[in-house]
Amino acid sequence: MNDHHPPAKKRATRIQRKNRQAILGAALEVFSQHGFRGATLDQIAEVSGLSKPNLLYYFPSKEAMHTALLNTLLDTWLDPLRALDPDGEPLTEILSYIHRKLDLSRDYPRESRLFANEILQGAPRIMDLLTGELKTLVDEKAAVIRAWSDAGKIAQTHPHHLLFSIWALTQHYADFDVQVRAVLGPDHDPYAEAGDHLTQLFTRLLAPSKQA
Amino acid sequence: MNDHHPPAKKRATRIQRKNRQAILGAALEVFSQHGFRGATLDQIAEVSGLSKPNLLYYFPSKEAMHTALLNTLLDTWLDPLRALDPDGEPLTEILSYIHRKLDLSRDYPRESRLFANEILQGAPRIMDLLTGELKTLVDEKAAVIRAWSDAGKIAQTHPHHLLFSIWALTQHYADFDVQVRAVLGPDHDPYAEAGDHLTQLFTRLLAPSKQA
DNA sequence: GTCTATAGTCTGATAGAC
DNA sequence: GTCTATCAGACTATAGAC
Repeated sequence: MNDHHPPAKKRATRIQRKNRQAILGAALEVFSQHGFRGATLDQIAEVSGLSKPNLLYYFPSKEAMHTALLNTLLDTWLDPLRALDPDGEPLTEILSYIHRKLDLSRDYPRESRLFANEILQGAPRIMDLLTGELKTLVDEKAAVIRAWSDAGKIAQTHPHHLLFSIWALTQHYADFDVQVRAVLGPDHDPYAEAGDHLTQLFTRLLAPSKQA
Repeated sequence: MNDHHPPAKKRATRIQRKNRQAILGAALEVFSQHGFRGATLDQIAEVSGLSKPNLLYYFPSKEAMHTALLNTLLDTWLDPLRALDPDGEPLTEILSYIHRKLDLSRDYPRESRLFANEILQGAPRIMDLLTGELKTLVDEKAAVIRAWSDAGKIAQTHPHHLLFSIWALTQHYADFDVQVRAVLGPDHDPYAEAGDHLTQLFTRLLAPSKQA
């Protein structure tokens, strides 16, 4: 019963934490670019600077690395939407949400691409979350937005598609980064320009109509 | 010199055309879901109903299948933007463009995901097209949009980011299809709702300000 | 804890019978 | 043209020395 392989969850040494982080960082790099099936342990080993068997000392399998990444990602991914305050000023709340999402794309583009890859592949590992936790959260916030519209504080929109629009527009700058930069050319700050553009776009969309 | 393997480009029989199409269809299915590296010839063979060696009778390599798909895709992918008419009515032209793009997402979602996969992977096979043909076309159409804005026919926007927004919003419904449907639940027609939503969004964004 | 060596499987591609 | 059989290399994962 010498079950010595898996590292103890508690009381990890400094080196263990450092190696775990190195592996997860390298795995994020490779998974986000090639997807789960396209990624190889050889690549992750090379990027992390560790040997291939050593990877499998810290994680029982390739799948386990991917799961670990997805879990930590999803934890923080929905925070901006959760923070949408029903008691706040409607337009301010929505614009804040948009900019928090855009900041996530700017600061964590690989995480965004990891998520995009998972969805493109049909979301085999997170379908439950999509139809469960995510749908519940979205339905709840959509109700908040609808209430704002009905009260005449913002224009009437389809709340679900408003949220889809925010996701699409903000994540695009991370997921299609190479295309954005290729088309813009040098001497551009995509995220700064996007921030202005999206503020303008949603301000005009949501301005309540004069016939209040 | 019995170079019998590659099928002659001209005068292909009916069966040859049918098999080629079956292979490309299967390859599109697999590549669009798993990306180039994640896709396997075994999968493509199974989906197409042909044997693995038979695949390689019609195409010299896995790479050749992928290239063939990308080329036919890119040919039609930019047509809607090319059709943007500088002499048309500005808002009508832009809304038509949006709906043509949305129709492409609805009718060719796998092609959209194939393109998304290629960009996510860093566009290794189409970087030249992005910085060349695509950038040229976008710069040209951005100038048209800027001229419309300067003439007061539509509101002032950042033309490049306006186009990015259109791409992001329309392609989102193909690329993130499973997420959209998971969140909406049944009894929804995502593309019909998206059509209305995007019309509203861009109509409000582009309405020229009163202070003409 | 980390390594070398390797087991066992899957991969893209080829050879050769029919 | 299409198949079975098969190659060499890459793949995930394990064994065992240190």
